[in-house]
Amino acid sequence: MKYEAITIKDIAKALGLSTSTVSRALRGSYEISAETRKLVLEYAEKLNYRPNPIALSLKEKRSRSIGIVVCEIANNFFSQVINGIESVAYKKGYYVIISQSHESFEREVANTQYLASRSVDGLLISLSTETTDLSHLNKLHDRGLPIVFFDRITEEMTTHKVIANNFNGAYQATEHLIKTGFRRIAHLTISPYLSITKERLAGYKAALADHRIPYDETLVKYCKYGGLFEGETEEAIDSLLALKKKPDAIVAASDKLSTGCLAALARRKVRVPEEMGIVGFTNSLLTDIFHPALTSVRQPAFEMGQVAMEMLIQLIESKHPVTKFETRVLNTELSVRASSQKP
Amino acid sequence: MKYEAITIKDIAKALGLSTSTVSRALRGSYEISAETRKLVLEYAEKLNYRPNPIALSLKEKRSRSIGIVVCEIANNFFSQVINGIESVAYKKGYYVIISQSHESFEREVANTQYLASRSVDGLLISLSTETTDLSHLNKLHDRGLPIVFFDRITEEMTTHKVIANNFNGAYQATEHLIKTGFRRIAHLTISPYLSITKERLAGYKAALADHRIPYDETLVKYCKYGGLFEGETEEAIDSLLALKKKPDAIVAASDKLSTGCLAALARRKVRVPEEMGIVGFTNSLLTDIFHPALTSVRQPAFEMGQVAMEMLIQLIESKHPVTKFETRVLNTELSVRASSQKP
DNA sequence: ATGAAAGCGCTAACAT
DNA sequence: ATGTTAGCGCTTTCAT
Repeated sequence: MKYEAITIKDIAKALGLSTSTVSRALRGSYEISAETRKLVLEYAEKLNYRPNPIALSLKEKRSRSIGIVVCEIANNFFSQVINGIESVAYKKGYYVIISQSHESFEREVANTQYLASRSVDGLLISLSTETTDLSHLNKLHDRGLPIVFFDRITEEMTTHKVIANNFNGAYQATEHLIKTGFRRIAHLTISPYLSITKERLAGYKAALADHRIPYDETLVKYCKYGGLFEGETEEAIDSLLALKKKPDAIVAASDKLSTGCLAALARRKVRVPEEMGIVGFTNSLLTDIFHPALTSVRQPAFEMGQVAMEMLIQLIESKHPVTKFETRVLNTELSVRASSQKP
Repeated sequence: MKYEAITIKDIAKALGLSTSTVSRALRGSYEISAETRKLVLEYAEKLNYRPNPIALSLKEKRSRSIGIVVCEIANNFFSQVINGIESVAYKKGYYVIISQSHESFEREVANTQYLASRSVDGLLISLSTETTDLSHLNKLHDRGLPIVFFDRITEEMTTHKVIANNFNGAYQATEHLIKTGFRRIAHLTISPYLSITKERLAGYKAALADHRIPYDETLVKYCKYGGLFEGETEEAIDSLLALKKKPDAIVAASDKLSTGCLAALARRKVRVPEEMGIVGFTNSLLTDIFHPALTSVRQPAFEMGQVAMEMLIQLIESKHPVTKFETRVLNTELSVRASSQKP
């Protein structure tokens, strides 16, 4: 019942050739006679021969597969990025292995290690919120494993990176609220160590400054796990609502935080936008059917995946060691909906 | 710069031992002297030796990794299933390779083939809507690859399966609408060939029958790709609204169809639930912030993943060929919200 | 208790 | 144009 996959050896034996001849014929080497080649090819076709990628990986130390590490796939932004990555990978003949860190540093290390030991040809990674130590990635990178960062990047490593224009996204979100008439704007964001947090916070601050609204530290709330865990967002919202000088609007810095914020306010019967304006960072396709429809900064997630994958392939396939690295910044887009309309 | 990973050979050379001794010491073989073992273990530890899983896979034809094939990860239901799978896999020391068919038969075949050739020890699969021919899976199964089906299963293969109680889910959804006072209930569903479609349709019909409401074929609309492509849902909604005798409620059979339905009706200014009641099948965590809040049948997705993985491990690790197979049916849960309230 | 050698499937340097 | 051989990292007979 358990029949084995057919190998080059089987073909060689059946055809009275050596394995190397078969191997060469299969790969279309010019030093094989047309006759033999045809013979081998046809026989292989007939038996539906498939080269064993494990053997290939062992031999060549490459696998034509790449690894992805994200915190969560149950996230509009990341699943769209992954689809972008896959679309390019598929075209170029690379397979994609997806893994999740669940925002845990330990899991991130385990996953990268596993992927590397599986001989992935390269790594696409968006860091977990817990990650501050980069030695696991540095080690692999030093060993020659191509790595491209996307979204949550690090200054500490020199390689290709792709991000959204988080500064601008947050700036526009904040400025939009200001122009609509909101004055006391809070910022609900992720771990302060993440690159995206810093970039978005800077955009938020810049917009306030440009409109002469003083920056008030108490209005910035960090959810270390970006709302991944129940209660994190609720707590942040509660502490905002408990302020003597309550905010009249919130800029929420991620998918989960945006929807979590909406849900938390609904539960507390805080009317949006009458009592609290909201602009979220989200790639949900459902912003229109939220209550209220959610004004949001959309990141070009699919495109980010495509660009990241293209960059990675460039690194993988480059004949010479790449020394010039680039950080691509993709534009975000603000869509105004009901949640930010001053009544 | 590009330093190679350390191998058993390096250790052997450094310690003046043979590779076989090192191998045995590493695996704790009883025929190795305590002294040598200690020596090897300590040296390996010091150099942070990690066995090369590719070499192991080639040798042992197993990899301690399993493959998942789903149509889309950008889907609440499936990403929750995957998290369930991972939670068990992680505990048991299995790695998980996720791949997407994007509802394409061709991609499903390519993915399963790839996973098999990567020596996954088993496969967890939910079929694409296009799949009717199962020979790609049958071939692998005959070869001895353990396979467990979840959610979208097939009658044609004998192995473990896990599904939600789709019949009951649809029955409850439909009955709930009837009891609330809706009379002309449409059913918006996926490809008629999918197991889940049949099961849900049967539940819908049974509820109608039990309440003496005649079954009207024109009220059942199939979206072949389950709303994956823009326009599919819109079209279905339009054709429902164009009926001489319009429905007054809809049971939507999937995540994408439920939200797509809500969005399409909003765009057409059809008020929910006043003009159209809705019950959806969805695992979204956002049902409360939809407008209106969506009454929904929730599937135990995480649990389904756990069960599927446990079943797969049982197949993988069983010493004897497994001959008794089981289909586990997990209960669904109906949460009533605004979208199904008769005004 | 340890080592030598074969083999997993494949490629490539080196014969012929 | 084709065959022989070695080797990728590891385990596992079979010797010793």
